[in-house]
Amino acid sequence: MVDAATEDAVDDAILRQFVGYHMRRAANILQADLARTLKEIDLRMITMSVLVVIVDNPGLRQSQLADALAIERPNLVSILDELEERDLVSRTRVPTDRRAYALTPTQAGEKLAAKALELTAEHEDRILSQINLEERAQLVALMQRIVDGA
Amino acid sequence: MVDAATEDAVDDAILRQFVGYHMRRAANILQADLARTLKEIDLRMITMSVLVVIVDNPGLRQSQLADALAIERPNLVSILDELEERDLVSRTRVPTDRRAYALTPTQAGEKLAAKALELTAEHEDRILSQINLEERAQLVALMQRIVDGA
DNA sequence: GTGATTAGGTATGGTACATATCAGTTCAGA
DNA sequence: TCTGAACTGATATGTACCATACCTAATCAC
Repeated sequence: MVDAATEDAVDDAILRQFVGYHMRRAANILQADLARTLKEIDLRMITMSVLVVIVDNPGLRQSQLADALAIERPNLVSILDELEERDLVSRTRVPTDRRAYALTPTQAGEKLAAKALELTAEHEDRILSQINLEERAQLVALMQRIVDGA
Repeated sequence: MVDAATEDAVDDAILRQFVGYHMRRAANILQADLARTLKEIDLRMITMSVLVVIVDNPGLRQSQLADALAIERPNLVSILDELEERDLVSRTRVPTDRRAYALTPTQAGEKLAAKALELTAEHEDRILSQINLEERAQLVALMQRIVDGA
């Protein structure tokens, strides 16, 4: 009998037949590097996403934001609390619907969002340096098909 | 001023420029479907991975397994406890090193691992039905390059 | 033989994410 | 117009996952 501990190298070959296994590993690498990159401006990935979408969609409501980013509403609250506390975003009552808040970025928020996009672009250029633009487009197109199929 | 809440559709267009955003969404979809699939045989993704690697590398030690799957040793303990409790895997002392355990699958473990691989393959065929084999190979090759570059 | 290292395990904490529920507000239909 | 359903944001809570620090027993290096 083959004894892995002594005769063979232990490996994950059996799992490498699956696309999902490779995708999870690649996604983990991207995520770890982006998290490290955004630490420089004291943002987490999720707070960065929220800030950037608010800057790109000023005046949107929390529920719209939650839908756009597929975040549960309760989890959005503390994220916005933090962004508001840091004067990057403001919650202002919507006159026509007193239940809702309109989310708008402050000037500091717009500035930090621009910096965050810049850092994220640099991060991707770094991590994806071995993959040219055409290949990146292929990659995105294939993943988009997975998302669309679901 | 454009008001997103009333005039425009709120979207995540600003984030779609990034490969990582698409990858994370695609990976989440794969993960959710696989988790649902494996529930049928009462395995989580991580326990399935551990079981399958043990079947493919009988006799390996816990630290080798942890290295192969990039799992921290403490987190492996409860996973193996569960697999042992369910009589899918056995921990047996290594005679030449009484600190170590050799991990071997039971017959039931081998059988369940085969079933798990079958279910996982079905899951991928389902989720990736819009992507042919050549494209899947491209996808894997590109993600492999990301992993190798890190 | 003594100190450093290793294997497995324990305890603990942080992060992310989901559900159930609530108060206040708005809306639709009787 | 009134009443019940639905919606908005918030709160409380639970779970899954992953990482660090530390412990013991055993082994290894010198």
